[in-house]
Amino acid sequence: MLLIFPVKLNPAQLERVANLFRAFAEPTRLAIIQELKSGELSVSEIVDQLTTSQANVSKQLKLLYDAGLVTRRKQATQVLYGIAEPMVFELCTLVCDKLNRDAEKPATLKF
Amino acid sequence: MLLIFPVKLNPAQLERVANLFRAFAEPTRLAIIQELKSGELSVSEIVDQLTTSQANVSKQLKLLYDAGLVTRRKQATQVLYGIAEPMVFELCTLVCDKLNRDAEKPATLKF
DNA sequence: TTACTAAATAGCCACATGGTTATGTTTGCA
DNA sequence: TGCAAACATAACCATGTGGCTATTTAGTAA
Repeated sequence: MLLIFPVKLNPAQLERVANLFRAFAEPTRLAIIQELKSGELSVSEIVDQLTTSQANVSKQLKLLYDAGLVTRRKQATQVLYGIAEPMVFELCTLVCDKLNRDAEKPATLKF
Repeated sequence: MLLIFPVKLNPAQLERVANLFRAFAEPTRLAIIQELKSGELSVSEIVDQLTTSQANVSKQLKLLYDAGLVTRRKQATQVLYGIAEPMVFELCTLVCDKLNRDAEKPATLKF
C-alpha cells in the first residue's frame, strides 16, 4: 500500500501524513530538533538550551520518538536523543526557503 | 534576516516555521491540497470531493491562503483556488516517502 | 426589484494538546 | 542501605481550533 502523493490518499493515509506534519508544528519541538542537528544530546543538555521545563522536554521528545523522528539511546543514567531521519532537515530547509522567499517580497505590495 | 535551518532560529522564527507546518497538519487541508494538485478548482468543486461542509472548506482555504500556500482568483460568481507553491508537493512527497519506509519495516520487529 | 447561487463569516461547542507542578522510577555512588 | 541525579509519567489547566449551523455578502439572472 504505497503512499504516493500524486495519487489520492484515503482518509486514514491523510491522517498519518497530518500526524507527521503535526510533529513539526510546534516551536518547542522545532527547537529540540535544532539542538539535535549537530548530534546526539541528553535530555538535560536539551533542557539547558531551552526555556521550558524538563517534564515538557521529555513529553515532546516522546512525541518525536513515537513519530519516528528521533532515536533514543540509554547511556548510564542519561538518555541520548538524536535525529533519526535526514528527511527532517530537508523538510525544515524547504519551509525556511519558502519563508525567505516571502520575506523578500515587500509586504507593502498590497495597496 | 535569512532563515537558514543549519543556523539556530530565534523563537519568533521558530514560531513562523511551526505555523507553516501547522497548515499541513490537518487531514482536511491535506485533502484540499490533494484536490488542487491537478489544477485550479472552485470552492464548490472542492466541497463536492470532500465530506465536510462548505463553511469548513472556506475556513480551511482561508487558512491555506493566509499561509501563502494557495492562490485565489475570482471568476464570475466563483472563486478559484490553486497551489501557490511547488514546495507543497515536495513536502508531501518527503513525508509520504518516510511513511513508506516505515511501513516496509515489519511492525513486529519489536518483541 | 426579487430570487437564486457561490462563497465568506459569525457564533458556538467539543476535543486535543502544550505547559505546568508533583510524583515515580531507574541508575550510580556514598 | 540511603541519597541524589536523570528521565519519565500523572494529573491538571488554559488555550487553540476543527467542525457544525446559521447568517451575511456578492454576483447573476429573471
